[in-house]
Amino acid sequence: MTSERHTVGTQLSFALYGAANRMARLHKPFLEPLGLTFPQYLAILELLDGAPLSVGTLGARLDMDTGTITPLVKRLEGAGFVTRTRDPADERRVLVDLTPRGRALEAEVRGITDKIKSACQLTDQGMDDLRRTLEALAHPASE
Amino acid sequence: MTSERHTVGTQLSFALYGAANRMARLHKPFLEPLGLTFPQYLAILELLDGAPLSVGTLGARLDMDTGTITPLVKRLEGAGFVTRTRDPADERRVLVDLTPRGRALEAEVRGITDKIKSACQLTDQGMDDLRRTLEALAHPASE
DNA sequence: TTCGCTTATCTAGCGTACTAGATTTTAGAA
DNA sequence: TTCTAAAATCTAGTACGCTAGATAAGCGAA
Repeated sequence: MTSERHTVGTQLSFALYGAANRMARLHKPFLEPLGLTFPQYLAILELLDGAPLSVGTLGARLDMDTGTITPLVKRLEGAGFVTRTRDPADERRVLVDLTPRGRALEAEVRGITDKIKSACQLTDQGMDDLRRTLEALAHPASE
Repeated sequence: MTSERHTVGTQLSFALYGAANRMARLHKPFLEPLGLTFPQYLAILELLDGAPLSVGTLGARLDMDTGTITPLVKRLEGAGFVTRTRDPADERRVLVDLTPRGRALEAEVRGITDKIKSACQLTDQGMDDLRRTLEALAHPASE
């Protein structure tokens, strides 16, 4: 009945835009009780995997620009999850480290993955295939 | 060498977040000369497929909330691409229609799809499969 | 008709994302 | 050493994306 529609709905970029937004919304009910937003949750995950990290390194890992990561880290500091310290070896750098309060999030934060996985009803294999496809997508050939 | 990293990089949600951001960045050089942002480009595409639409209908098609779509449409109006008119049949509604200046974007806007397609180096088949996978993803079962 | 409920849109406020420009530290050259 | 350029971070401004609350028009029932 909507046979004449052939524009936005057929665009890969629109599907991607929608799926990413839906995924963030799916996380919200689990993250809100912890006092985290979705991008903040990604930052905490990255820090759990090896803090301290410089602001620049953290941003690069998450593919976030300096104008995004700086205020995000400051909010995490304000919430008491991380500390920000000038690197004594290079005073240009700011090292971000987890506080005990930040580390205490680990169990709950890691548990969220499983809850999302079941909500998506994807097999481990399907999820992994999709992840790999997305990682390759829209990446300039040089990288 | 980074064999111990196993957190953010392995998350489907992170891959999705990154791919959507990269896709929007990929569009930017084509959209900037037209004076459009990526979400505005999606709105124009939807309107080209059948204007006028009410603010609510347009938002629903794009899966954008009222707090997002209202200011977006007002900016499109300010740029002279659309008009906003109260629906005489129901004064609660605001109908969004393309101006001649808005319709004049059609050729260039539709051409962007092909440019993105070649930048992504995906076959039509691969693109379509991915699109279908994403459309199903993170959609509650009821829909 | 009028009360009250629903629907459609708008507004305000917070947290991303992005760009561009400013600041501070480091490092190299004259 | 001092001048200069590069690197790391910060700040300001615009545009989403979300929530919550406000406004206004339609609509059914007493």
